[in-house]
Amino acid sequence: MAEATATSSLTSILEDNGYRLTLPRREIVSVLEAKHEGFTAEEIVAELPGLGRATIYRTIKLLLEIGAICRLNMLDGAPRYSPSRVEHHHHTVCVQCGSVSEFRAATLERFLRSLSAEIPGAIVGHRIDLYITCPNCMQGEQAKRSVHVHGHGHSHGHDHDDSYAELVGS
Amino acid sequence: MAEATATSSLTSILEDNGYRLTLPRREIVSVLEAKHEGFTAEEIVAELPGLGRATIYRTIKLLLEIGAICRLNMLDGAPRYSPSRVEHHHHTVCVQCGSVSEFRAATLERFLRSLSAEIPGAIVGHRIDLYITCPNCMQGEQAKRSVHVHGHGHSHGHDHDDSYAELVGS
DNA sequence: AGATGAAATGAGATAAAGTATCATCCATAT
DNA sequence: ATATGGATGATACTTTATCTCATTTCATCT
Repeated sequence: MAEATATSSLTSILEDNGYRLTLPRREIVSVLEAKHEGFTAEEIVAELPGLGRATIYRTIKLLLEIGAICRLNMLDGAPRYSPSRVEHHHHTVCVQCGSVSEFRAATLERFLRSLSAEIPGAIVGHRIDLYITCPNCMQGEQAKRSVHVHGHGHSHGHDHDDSYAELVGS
Repeated sequence: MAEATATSSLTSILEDNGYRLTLPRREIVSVLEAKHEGFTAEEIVAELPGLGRATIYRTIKLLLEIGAICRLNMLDGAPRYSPSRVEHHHHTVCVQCGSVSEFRAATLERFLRSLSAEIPGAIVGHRIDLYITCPNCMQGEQAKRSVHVHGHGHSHGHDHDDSYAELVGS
């Protein structure tokens, strides 16, 4: 609600959660909000040389905990973060360029909840990531005259280009 | 009985992929297969003090690449691995005890594929993880008569109890 | 406005997870 | 039985992140 405030949404989220609005936090948040694409922690460290890395990691952790950003587990294990604009959502991650988008699918949610019956225990959360080749990168592929791969859902063979795609079959 | 082969399935997978069946690999694989629950790399390092850590990490990577095991991205970022018994599957991870199970849901798969229309680009893979409280831990909870849940009091001191549950809201 | 004190910060040590190097070893094909 | 290229292990290194604690800063209370 009320996203028309003069201050950024992330800062107001911090405020709303009772955290102090310090200068370092303002700086971090303002950098994060410029990056609608996702970022690594070290990227932020590099862009804000005036701040201690501990502060940056602490702030990222804080934002994660209050749900203001999401952690993305890339297929090779490299962690990235991305601000959440949509309340509850999932991600598409391009396996070529790494760009991240959010999506929602209400029916999918409903579907997931209906799984409860089949799953032992109580479902307390879920995560869905779709790994895609984004439209941009698809063009690139075609340009490369590729007669290449991904015909099937999960190819186990190793075709030896060490793109993310190798590791997709979870 | 179902597993009547003399050699384990993981060793034969290695063989099938043209990798040499060395003693270290046999040892690693035999430890992994005893752990149907998931494991960390360092756990294996600790259990096989005779082997170099590089060998263990290399073997885990190998098994990942040929799809014989899966990497699980825990909510706090700690990576775990788990042998894949079911061809294609997803995971439930208990946020209390960390135990991992596999599940399949054909209808869910179908559903996911139907998302293609709404997603820009080509879907090349997906990952679904359900975070649960397993039946075991639910008993424990009841024993503790826990009134504590998603109220999220967010105590501001750094008393960070680092249970997975804190981070669940993806 | 000024004092106050808990919350937040920063520097650097430490930890955890994993990779690189390279001399040596050994599994496999012949 | 031997050759040979893949595999190993010791160690150093990298990356990602956390801990410690003395100092500073912000929000609040006069």
